[in-house]
Amino acid sequence: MSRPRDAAATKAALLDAATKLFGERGFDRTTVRDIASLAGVNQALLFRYYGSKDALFATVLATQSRELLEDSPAEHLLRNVLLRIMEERPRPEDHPLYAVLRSSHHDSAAEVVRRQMGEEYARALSSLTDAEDAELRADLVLAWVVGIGVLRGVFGKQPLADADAATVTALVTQAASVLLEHTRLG
Amino acid sequence: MSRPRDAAATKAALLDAATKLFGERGFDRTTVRDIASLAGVNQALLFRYYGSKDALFATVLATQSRELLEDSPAEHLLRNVLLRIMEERPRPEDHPLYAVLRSSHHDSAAEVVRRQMGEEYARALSSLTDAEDAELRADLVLAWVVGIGVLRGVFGKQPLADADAATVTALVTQAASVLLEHTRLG
DNA sequence: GTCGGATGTAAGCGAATGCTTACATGGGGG
DNA sequence: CCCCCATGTAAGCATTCGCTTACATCCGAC
Repeated sequence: MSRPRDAAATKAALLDAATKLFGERGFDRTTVRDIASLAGVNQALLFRYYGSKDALFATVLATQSRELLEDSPAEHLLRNVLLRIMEERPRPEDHPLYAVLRSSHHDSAAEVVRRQMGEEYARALSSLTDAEDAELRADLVLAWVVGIGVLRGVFGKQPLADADAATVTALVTQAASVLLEHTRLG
Repeated sequence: MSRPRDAAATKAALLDAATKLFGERGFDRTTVRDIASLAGVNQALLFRYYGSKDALFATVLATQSRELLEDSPAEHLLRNVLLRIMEERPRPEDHPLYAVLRSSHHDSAAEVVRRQMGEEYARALSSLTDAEDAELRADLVLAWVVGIGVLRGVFGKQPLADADAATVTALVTQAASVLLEHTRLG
């Protein structure tokens, strides 16, 4: 049976709704009333449980950031992230990249979380090469993933938006391997 | 001497201010009061000369889009765009990419202009390879440029944000050439 | 010189937003 | 049983936003 008075469930519903809406519309164009409405609760509870819209946004990013990278060893991170971005056809906006990209946001804890998320990706990727500028190369590969996400999700650029996931993944990993592979003479 | 009553100069000042602020903050976080204030004119003139904030934004994008691609033949387009993004250290936000990237959303004519801008880049790039999926490859290269711009300008991701322009350009063009070069057996 | 339209200004309207407050209610422990 | 506090609600406050309106002022045509 449903439990109408359940703080934990209400908090979770707010977080889920916020995750979805921030991802779809970005920070500015998502209102606390929208979030509360989608969660089916009163908007005052958002402030009771999360303090502010900014703090809720930071929580969304922190939660998703923590869930990342757990499944993918570094060797397959690029491939897996690309496949996820390309394949989740109906709802690619669930990917945390979207919430971040759609919210150019300066102040608040979100800035820290956002940067930290990039750091985690880049650190994992940089382990794949022993070049001197490994971190710069990792940043460039991360930039590629981000750019593909933007062109697909934000611009809707064709033919990329509807391209076959395997084809795109193959092309990108092939080109990126120029930057990330270990020196063959090692 | 200055001409205090000069409609053309006022219009231009508003466009300049809007270009700068939209590029720095994006559409949502730029207010018409900010634009008018930076231009040194009354905000009512913004509506007299451009009709609405949306229309002004569309004008900004259309103006910058028209100025693009005029200097660069296709062979050097990637290189030149990369250098421009990487080198304009103090004010990279002048690049029209930034105004678009920071304003991911919204209907109106801006959507059309934004997509058209991507089309022009992609068409130029796709001429560089004779592969079957030339357009997809061009999209991927365009995505890379966009992603680098995002990581630099929006995220401020290090070490990319302060990396040497020539180094970045060399790495990217080298890897991208895997996608864009003509088949060697032709 | 003066009249009229082009240019610029001050003030504010209605709506939306983030957030707060005062109050209702229900369910578990004594 | 009943009381108390966690949970949920309704209403509104203060601010900001895009945009409008009513008015002042300057300059060129005649």
